[in-house]
Amino acid sequence: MTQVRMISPLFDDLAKVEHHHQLACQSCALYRLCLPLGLHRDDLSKIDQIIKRSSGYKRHQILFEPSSTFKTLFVVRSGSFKTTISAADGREQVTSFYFPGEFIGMDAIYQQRYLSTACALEASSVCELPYEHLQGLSATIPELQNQLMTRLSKELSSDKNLLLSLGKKNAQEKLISFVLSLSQRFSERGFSARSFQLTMSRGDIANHLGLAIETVSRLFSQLQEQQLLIIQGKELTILDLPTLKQRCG
Amino acid sequence: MTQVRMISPLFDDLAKVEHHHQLACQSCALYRLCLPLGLHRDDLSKIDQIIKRSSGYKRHQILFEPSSTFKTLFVVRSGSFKTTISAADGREQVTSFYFPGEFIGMDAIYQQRYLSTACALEASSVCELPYEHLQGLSATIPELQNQLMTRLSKELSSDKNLLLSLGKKNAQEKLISFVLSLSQRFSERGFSARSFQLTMSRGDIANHLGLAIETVSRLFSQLQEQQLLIIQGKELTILDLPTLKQRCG
DNA sequence: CGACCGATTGATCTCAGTCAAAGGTTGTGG
DNA sequence: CCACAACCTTTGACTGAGATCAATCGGTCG
Repeated sequence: MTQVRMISPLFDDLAKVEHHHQLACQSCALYRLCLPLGLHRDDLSKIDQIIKRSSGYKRHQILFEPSSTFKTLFVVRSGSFKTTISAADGREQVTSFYFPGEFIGMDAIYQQRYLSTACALEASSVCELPYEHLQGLSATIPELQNQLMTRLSKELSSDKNLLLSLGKKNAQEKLISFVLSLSQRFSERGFSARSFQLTMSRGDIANHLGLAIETVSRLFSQLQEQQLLIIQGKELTILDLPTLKQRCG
Repeated sequence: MTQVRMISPLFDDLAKVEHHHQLACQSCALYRLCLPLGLHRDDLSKIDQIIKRSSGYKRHQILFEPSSTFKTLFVVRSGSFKTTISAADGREQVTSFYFPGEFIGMDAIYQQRYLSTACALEASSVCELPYEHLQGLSATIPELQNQLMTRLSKELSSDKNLLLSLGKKNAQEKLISFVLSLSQRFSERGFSARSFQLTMSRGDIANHLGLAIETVSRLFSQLQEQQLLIIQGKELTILDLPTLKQRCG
């Protein structure tokens, strides 16, 4: 068993450029998915100037937590993250997963402090968008302001869909909805919609969906028996998309 | 039983001005809670010009639904609303309740179409904010843009908290969290934090919290037996705030 | 190699859902 | 103004989906 290296970091190609900290947005592989979309060339260079390309984060490393002071929004550059919020007694809810091109920390704008914890699921990197500068810039770049509102609104939409899952779906429907939403996001990023790596643990998935780990595990096995998908460790392959779509509630 | 009129519309005083459709924001009773907060006087008058004060909505009347075309955001002027989203098979999730000064429809900005249905819980009225105009104005009024982002972010925050409730709390904790969050919102609006009317039905509450109606009903009875609150029809009075806070998870 | 952590599978238990019936409230039309 | 109908809420009895407890397996790393 020497060909073990099956769990490669997500978006490996992108990870490779992470050392070029000053890589301009225009040359970034994420260009089409990221903030700059639709911005004019000279506006883009203004943004380029305020963006800080951060060094990498290791698996399980914290990006921010409620005690951190809010100064920036983050865009995932490579890898993936989860955010969690905590109840008073320490129980945690995984509220979202974030992939390249997605914004983290937007719920901190109100009250100017993070209310969640963001944690890397694998070796990852981000761009930092200092919020004050962003505010300043968007006063003169309407399209930037537009982008920000759209991002916020998009996250709102996906949270509402998750509310529907948590509130009204049974365990199988929850898991299938989750798998299909991952599939779509990978596909939007130019990766296979049919076969991909789950960068999060079964525990993260279970928590996110309001289920027990054991339930998630059993459901995956069950869906595999029914020839709807193949799950081997972290590698997931969708076999029967139509049936899955019809069972996601 | 002639003194039956106990369920007065929420924010009755505000409802009375609803006929003055052209009432300027500056004179509006909601001034301190609403969009204009922090805006300069002359900016405010610009906004005044694009706002349309709508006529009233009756109980159960639809404000918008997914088939409506997205043109405006709404601010509740008087009364209250709920929004719901639907699964493919018709199951519905009540995603939020909205009270005076709160924005409805922000999840529609992304994709420029409503994905939820908004429905009046009682006789209510709204102000309409044409989104295109709002975008135009906020290019020249940074503080307006700021307000919009903050509103979006605030809704995001409260959705994340609801995710925590739905995902990790038991039935009693869900209901108590809900009651306390209502209490706080009423208090922010200058009403009693201790005693208020539930404008939504038991069914709406149950649906919102991912519970059965019967469970909500039983829990209210149980909390009443334990002298933590009094619930008579739609009227709720909090008796023991500290204990409730400590049991909300 | 052995230890540890994560995932799987099985057995049992429990919280909240469902079903059922009765009691209240609201609204309508005569 | 009253009577009836429709709907909402409450309460009780039973059930079941998924949690919890427990044991095993497997991969990874020192």
